Amino acid sequence: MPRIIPQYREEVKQKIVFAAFTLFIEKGYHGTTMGEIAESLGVTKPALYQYFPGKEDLFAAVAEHARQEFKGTLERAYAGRNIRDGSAALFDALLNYVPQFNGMYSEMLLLATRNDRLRTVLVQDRTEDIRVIERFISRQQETGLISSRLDPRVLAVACDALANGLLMDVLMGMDRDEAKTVWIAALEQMVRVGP
Amino acid sequence: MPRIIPQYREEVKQKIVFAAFTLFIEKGYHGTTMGEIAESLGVTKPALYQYFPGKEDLFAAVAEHARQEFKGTLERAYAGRNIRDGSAALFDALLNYVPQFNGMYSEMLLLATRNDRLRTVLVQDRTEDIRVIERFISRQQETGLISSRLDPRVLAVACDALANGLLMDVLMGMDRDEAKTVWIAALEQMVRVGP
Amino acid sequence: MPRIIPQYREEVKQKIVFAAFTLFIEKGYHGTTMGEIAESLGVTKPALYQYFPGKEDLFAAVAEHARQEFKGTLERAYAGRNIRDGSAALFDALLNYVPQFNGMYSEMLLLATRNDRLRTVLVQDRTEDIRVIERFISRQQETGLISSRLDPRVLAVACDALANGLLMDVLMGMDRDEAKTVWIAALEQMVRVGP
Amino acid sequence: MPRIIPQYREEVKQKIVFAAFTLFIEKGYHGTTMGEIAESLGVTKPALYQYFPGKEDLFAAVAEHARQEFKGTLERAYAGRNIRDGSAALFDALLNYVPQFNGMYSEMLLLATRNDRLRTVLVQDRTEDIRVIERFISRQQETGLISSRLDPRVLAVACDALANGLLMDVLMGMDRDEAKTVWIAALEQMVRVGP
DNA sequence: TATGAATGAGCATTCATTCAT
DNA sequence: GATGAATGAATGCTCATTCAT
Repeated sequence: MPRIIPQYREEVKQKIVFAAFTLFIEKGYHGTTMGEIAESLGVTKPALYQYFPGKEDLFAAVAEHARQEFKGTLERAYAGRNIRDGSAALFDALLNYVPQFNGMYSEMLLLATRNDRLRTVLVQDRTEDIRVIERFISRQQETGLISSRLDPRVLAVACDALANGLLMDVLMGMDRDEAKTVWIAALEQMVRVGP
Repeated sequence: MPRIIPQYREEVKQKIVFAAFTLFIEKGYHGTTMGEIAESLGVTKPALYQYFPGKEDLFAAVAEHARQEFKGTLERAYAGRNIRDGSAALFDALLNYVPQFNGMYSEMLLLATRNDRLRTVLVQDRTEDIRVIERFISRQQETGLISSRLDPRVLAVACDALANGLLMDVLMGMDRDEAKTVWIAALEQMVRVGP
Repeated sequence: MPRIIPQYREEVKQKIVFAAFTLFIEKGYHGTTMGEIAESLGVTKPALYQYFPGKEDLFAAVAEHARQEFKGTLERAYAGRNIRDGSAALFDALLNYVPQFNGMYSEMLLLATRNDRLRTVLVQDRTEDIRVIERFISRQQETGLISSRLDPRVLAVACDALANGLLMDVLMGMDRDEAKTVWIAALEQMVRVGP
Repeated sequence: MPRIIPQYREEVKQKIVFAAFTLFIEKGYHGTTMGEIAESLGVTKPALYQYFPGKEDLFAAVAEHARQEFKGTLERAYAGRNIRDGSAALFDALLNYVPQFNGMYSEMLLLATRNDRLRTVLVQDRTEDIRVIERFISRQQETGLISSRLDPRVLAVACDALANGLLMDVLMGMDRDEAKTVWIAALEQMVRVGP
């Protein structure tokens, strides 16, 4: 790794985050050691501490990184699609993350209770996700595809929660196809224009 | 053969489970040591190992215990109520668990990936929960309070997932009242008799 | 196990010794726990302590037991045989013990340094072994089968040491047949009537 | 990459091995803790684990070290001496090790049954010892000092076994002078040119 | 900047042994 | 005489973190 260039630092940090991300999702936070992360990068442990003050901070950065990945997914899924197709596409995309989220997502929550930075990240993430969905819903309501009787914010939160809940179900062994069926059905029921 | 009380052992086990439960939800699995559990019981570490072969096994037992607590909650909530009131009651009850579940629920998932017993417990739990909801829905469909057009199983899974998702939201800082509002609204939308 | 009969005690002790012997030779002293010994007898640990004040004492008793087994072997081997045949028979018999002695014999030595009773047993054993061999040699010298020029005691010690040394070699992987060949050849050379 | 001294590591390893050696021969393998070894070196336990992955591996290294010590002894003893004087010198040297080998030698055997590396070391050691003796005997046979009728290999194994056996006798309390007397006498008898 | 080495603190687990019953 | 339960004391080992270089 280089010696001088200052903005190179950010690049190295990203490399570390990525390596840590890979390991965290594979073996969980507690199951991953700083040594392993360093080794997977071909550096030594102290090198890590030059970029992150501690394991938790590295994890927070990893969470942010995970977030970026996810955010794109959400927007990509609905882009140019109606709510039905978009939701299906989204869910398919989400399911791809399931095997990874295995250990990480759950531990993020736990750590968030003690790590301010992580908690902030997580909360903001969810907030933003919901806003994206909300905007999408509002647009659909304008075109009449979603009953305008419904509060877009409420609906967005519900969708987000439903997706998360189903994802956890899959994580715990539910059949992916069933989860998807439920997702589509419940969504249709929730957004449908009705009496 | 025990000298006097054969079920004394079971009693002690329950005591240990309870103490461990309290600590696990407070500090998480990794954050809780066998020593702390023992100390909180006024015994020594080896005493614990007379009842549970290891920390993970104790945790699995704790998970089972948590499950029992929850199960009662679910049935009690809907007993003699319609779906609206029952759901509201349920959610209120669930929210009481949130501060506790903080650390535990998430770590259960992680450990479940490696601990067979724990995984089995978790899966069976969810399965049973869903069946309870499903039965309730079926009954409501018979009385016309829920559209019989909907598959009770699908609806049950959706409700379960939605509740779980919202609970995690609260866990991560969402306002409890908002969560409840969403829960009620989404549920009405999902079960409502409609076109 | 019975309650009253006093000399029954000795019988129980023997049972314990035998069970412990089996486990000690299989897994060594440190590798065997009091719990395993008790379990293999279908009793509980405290029961053992009613017969032996501690693990080391039990081990000493086991060593004595092992000794008895061995002593018979020695005498049986030479009974009615000349030194050549007797030695061959003895070595065959000894080799049968090798897989067992694996862990035990070596640990006996170590423990003997701290346990007086055990050390006494071991020393007496060797002393007696040597006396048996010595007597045998003397008798053979009288018949002229062994050079009377040799000190029977010295010869006996040498034979004993040689056998022990070869046994350890086998223990460490030497081919049994080679060990036997060496044993016979060396013995012939040592006892032969010569210039 | 080490900053300055690449072979520094090897140096430290040797220091650890030596400290461990001292403790192992004094208190045996099970009687010595990693903590004691570390303490005797003025370092902490984890430092040890930087050089040896575990206690058994450290022990194996110690065994190798012990071996080196011994090997030199063997060659030095016979160098420039005839078999009689060489053997006497060797035995004197060996006797010096006895108080040390007390605990260690025996436990080496036991551990060797489970530790591949250790077993390999031990076996190779014996093999090499025997080869050294064998070569010496062959040379002596050429000069007629040892009967060329005898198989050098067989004789070497016998000598090695005899020495080991006598050493164990001393270990168990035999008088050192008697052991030496036997050693010399038996050896003379074995190697002597005879009818 | 990065490294080799070291550390402090801890942690699950084991086991011989002892009570109260 | 025997048991279930409990204990005290270790023990090997791990890991995040920090220095000297």
